[in-house]
Amino acid sequence: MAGHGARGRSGRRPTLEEVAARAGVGRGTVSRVINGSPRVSDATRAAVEAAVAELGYVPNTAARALAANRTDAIALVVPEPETRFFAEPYFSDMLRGVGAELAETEMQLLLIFAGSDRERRRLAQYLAAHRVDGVLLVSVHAGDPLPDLLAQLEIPAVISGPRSEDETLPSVDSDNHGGGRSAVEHLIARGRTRIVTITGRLDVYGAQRRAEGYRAALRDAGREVDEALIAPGDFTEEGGHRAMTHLLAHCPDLDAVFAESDVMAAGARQALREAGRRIPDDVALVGYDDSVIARHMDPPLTSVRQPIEGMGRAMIDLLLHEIADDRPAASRALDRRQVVLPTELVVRDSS
Amino acid sequence: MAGHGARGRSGRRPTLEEVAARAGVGRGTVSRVINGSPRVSDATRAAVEAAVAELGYVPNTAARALAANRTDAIALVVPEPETRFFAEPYFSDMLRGVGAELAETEMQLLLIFAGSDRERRRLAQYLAAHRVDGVLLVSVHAGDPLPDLLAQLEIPAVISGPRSEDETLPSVDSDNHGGGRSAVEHLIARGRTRIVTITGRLDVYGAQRRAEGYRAALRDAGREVDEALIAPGDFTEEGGHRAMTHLLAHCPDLDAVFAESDVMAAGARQALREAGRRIPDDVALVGYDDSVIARHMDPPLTSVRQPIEGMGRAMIDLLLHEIADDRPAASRALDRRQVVLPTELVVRDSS
DNA sequence: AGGTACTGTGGGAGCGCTCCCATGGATGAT
DNA sequence: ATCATCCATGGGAGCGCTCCCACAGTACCT
Repeated sequence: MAGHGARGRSGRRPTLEEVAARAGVGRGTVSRVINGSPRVSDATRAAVEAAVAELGYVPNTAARALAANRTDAIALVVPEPETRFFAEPYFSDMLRGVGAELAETEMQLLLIFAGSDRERRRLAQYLAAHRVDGVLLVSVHAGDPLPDLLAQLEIPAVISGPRSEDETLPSVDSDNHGGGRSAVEHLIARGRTRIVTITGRLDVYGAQRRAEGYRAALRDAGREVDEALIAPGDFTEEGGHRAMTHLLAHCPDLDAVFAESDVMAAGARQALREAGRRIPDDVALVGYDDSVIARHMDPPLTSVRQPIEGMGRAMIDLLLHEIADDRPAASRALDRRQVVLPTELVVRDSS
Repeated sequence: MAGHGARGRSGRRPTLEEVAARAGVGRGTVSRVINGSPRVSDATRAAVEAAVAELGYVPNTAARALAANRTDAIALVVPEPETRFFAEPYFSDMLRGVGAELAETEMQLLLIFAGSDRERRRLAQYLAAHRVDGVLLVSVHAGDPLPDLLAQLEIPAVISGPRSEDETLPSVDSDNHGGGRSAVEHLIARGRTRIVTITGRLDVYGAQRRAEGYRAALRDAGREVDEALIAPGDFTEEGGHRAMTHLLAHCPDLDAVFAESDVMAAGARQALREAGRRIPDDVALVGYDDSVIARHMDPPLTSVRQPIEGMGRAMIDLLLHEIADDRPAASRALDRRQVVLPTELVVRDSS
């Protein structure tokens, strides 16, 4: 596989210059062939390719990076401790999409965790050294200084889940609004009349959008939106339990719950059990994320699925464009690239 | 944090040369300071450090890599599909150890999956380009050509789990022999008399060692080793079930089972259940790996734990030495570095 | 006083590539 | 036949660093 021709134990790797000599052409021409420039005659190209094969030539990445001022590497930055990274299937799905899309290219993917302060300092140093051509940002919390740092260093970046309506970074997101709407439309179609919702942390933009989707679905069905039926959660199981308990107290005749994350749905389910409500007979329950717990819940939970792998692919797509785009950053900011991917409602027994 | 002094929107990063000019010294001196050479006077060092801070200087990695012929990066190569990587806590633990040990250094860790043929070709290309200073190999199967490729390219590497008694690569392993022995000694201490074992795939060196540990423990207790009590498994749940069924048929009076992996223990447990044997009353059961399933089994499984995080640390240790060691590979091969870490028996209700 | 040894320092050379300008031959228009 | 154009091609310059040799200065011996 590797180790053609004369090389092997020599230890020295052939250089462009040597390939050029062997092929009887100049250095520039070999470079053009290696980089797939069209400005090379077929005969010359063939000769160079033969020389490359004979010598087992492999370009020196460091030299290329130095001369061309690019690294051919991009980083997937995860501002979470590694533990969460492994625990949540979200990241693994995302990684699969990113990896698949990147396989087409010569780009190398780096996985960087920035959960602790120490790791974040390291990351800052790393970015300052421009060791990557671009950055993929996942699960960034509001107020995180990372996006600004990237902008200041003028490093192309794409964020998953815009931080607000007017996110300045190119972003990829699933259709939270549509997802929330589809959950509620489903409940309406099932004949439910008193539909409540448990929202996520409203400083997360996506959570707001889900809640707005809830409202939109009700309005479109000609129903009135009762703000008392909307309880804020915080994406945790306890939060879901608390919100559900609150809702049951203030609105005992509810017959459907849209929990805006599966984890909160698990908390809500517990609270409903404690209140003696049966699922789905007395109360229908719909979650969001279609995570593992959705499938394993009793009864299995209807949930809104996001196309996470597709989001990963889309992020790479955007980022590669961003990197290729060598216009000054100022004008680039004009065409805000925001990709929104559709969600899918996965109906199970809970509704 | 980043973006001191004049830099920021300029786009151009300061170079060594500029730092030198600013500090009123030569290029070489700045390089010495940056690289922590002791051959610099305190006054000069201070001046250079000030200039570095003022200019916000960050070394250019590509230039350094080119000039010094090193990359300051090492790769953790996982010859498995990503799915398994995320599924098995083994990798996550390993990664934690590796990351912790590496945090002390300037080294950058790359995670490379080589599950598919395509990925393997990519990896070969990657290694041929010498894009890393060293490689960490985990869960390598017998017959894998990767170790040879690394040897041929003269890339320092460390393997977790030697492939045989005379592994040529530096390796880190847990004490499989001692682990197997401790499991059986425990069963003996508990008063069990007819102890059987289900081995792993015997083409895996570690599996052989565990089985030998079983034999050693029996011999040391003055008991005779009956080869009929040893059934080969294959590390799968079905294999464990099959082996257990076989053992029950041929040795109905067995009162203890040492399954050489937790997964096989799960299979064995099922077979014991089907045969109406109670655990631990009729039959004691011990597994190996102390994986998640051990804790969650009914009854919770006694199991042999390997210090995986520690193994990760040890691998980095070995590898960094290997990299620092610039003696020719031939003489280096003489001092085979093999680290073996002790295991720990975690006793639960199954024994 | 001269010699030796060491220490801190400056700067040339060179790592292997890309970028770009210059060159020369082929092609087509006049 | 003449000139402008258009390739394909060669090779100089330079990317930012490390390595190493040379040199001045100081210290300590004869």
